[in-house]
Amino acid sequence: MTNTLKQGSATAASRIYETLRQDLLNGRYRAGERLSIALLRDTYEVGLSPLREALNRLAAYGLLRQENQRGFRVLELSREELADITEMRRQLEGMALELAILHGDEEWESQLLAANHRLSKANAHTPVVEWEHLHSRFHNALVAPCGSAWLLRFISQLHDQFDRYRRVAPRAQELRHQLDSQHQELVDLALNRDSRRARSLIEEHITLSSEVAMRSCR
Amino acid sequence: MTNTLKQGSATAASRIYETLRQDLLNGRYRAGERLSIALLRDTYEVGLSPLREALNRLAAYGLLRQENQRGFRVLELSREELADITEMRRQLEGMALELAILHGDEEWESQLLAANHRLSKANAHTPVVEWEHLHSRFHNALVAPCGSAWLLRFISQLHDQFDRYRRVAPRAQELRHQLDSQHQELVDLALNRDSRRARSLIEEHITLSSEVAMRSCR
DNA sequence: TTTCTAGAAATAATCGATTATTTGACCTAG
DNA sequence: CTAGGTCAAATAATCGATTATTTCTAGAAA
Repeated sequence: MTNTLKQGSATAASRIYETLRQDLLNGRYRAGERLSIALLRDTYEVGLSPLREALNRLAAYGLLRQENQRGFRVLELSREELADITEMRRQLEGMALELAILHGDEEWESQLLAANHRLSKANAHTPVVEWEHLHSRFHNALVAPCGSAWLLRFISQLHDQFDRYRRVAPRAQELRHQLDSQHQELVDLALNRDSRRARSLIEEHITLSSEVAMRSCR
Repeated sequence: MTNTLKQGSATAASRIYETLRQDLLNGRYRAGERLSIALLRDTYEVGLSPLREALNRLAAYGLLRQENQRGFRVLELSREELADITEMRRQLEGMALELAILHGDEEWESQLLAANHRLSKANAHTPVVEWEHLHSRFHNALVAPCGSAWLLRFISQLHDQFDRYRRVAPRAQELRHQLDSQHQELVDLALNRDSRRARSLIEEHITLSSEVAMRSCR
């Protein structure tokens, strides 16, 4: 829910929110690390007020933990939470995909093909950040027309959570291939409106990508 | 996720967050209303910084809409969103109840009986705020041991959203009775570990309470 | 050594004032 | 009249300084 980019001029708080969110997803800060407010202010060259507002948003969003009088911490990583996030993604994205296949129109089909094309063009030279962006876009395109704003919101939120785990995992090439081919299959099943198989496949896809992360977690 | 009461001394920001959250759920502010920051500061007698931090949290949580340089607004109410929230609650609470019935232990059974008892003791003289609190506690007790922190988080969030709609609905006595008896039935089915019927019933329960709100929405 | 307790240092939270942006009234040109 | 533009008032956002709380350190007593 990057709700702040809509209006033209972003405020300092919105800008630092986006920057911090990206840095958190990209693992710039260690899990469990305490974020010193004064240090952050110097690092990002931003005032205290907008910084604190951004930190408050991130805590409410679930990327930081806030303890009264003790500032902000990066959330820990744990196998248990990864399992939780994975299972929730399976359920919610499965549900959303079925709905999207039910409601999606030709415009959706085009967008989906486009997103998949862009993602498949990415290769070993593509920077991780860039790939993650395209990947994110693809999965979003897949479920976009599900018809439920709240479902989409929860899915994005879980995706952000999952990215923190994906980030600590090594880029396993063999699995990478398998995951990539699943993207293609997902498009095919979606265009054929085969919601049963599409749902099974996306669940499998999520489980597989989770397993990659699970290996290197702790 | 009232994550801020844990530590002993709440900060001003945490206190005003909770107060504002309650006031928003209780319909103190009209849907779509713009919240003047200066006015809020005078009303709640609190400084600007903690107030703005609370507003930022509420916006990230989904009870307010934040527009850059244009402050904060109460979210609108719409039939479409109520339908969305209702369907999400059906799916998520249904899922959570099945899991809770699978994992819940004797402690859960006791807590559930207790919560139901307290709720059923409430009568026509009980203040709405008090009843909503007990009702909330009951539904929370029902799904508490589902095993997924994220699922519980989403359910609470949707519950808060739903409460805004419940608040505008009149206290229809006939339906009130039906809803109350469903609470008792839910406890019975849960204790009998009949997850299929329990799931159907909670879905029906949610739909019914949604219909009450739907009538007076717009 | 361990535990407890000042007191100092570090850091989070808050305040009051300032700056930047938007809103709305008024005016003028077409 | 209406459209567009300008200025003043209102209000949101931000800054710099202050206050409150926690954390760290060192010394004293057990």
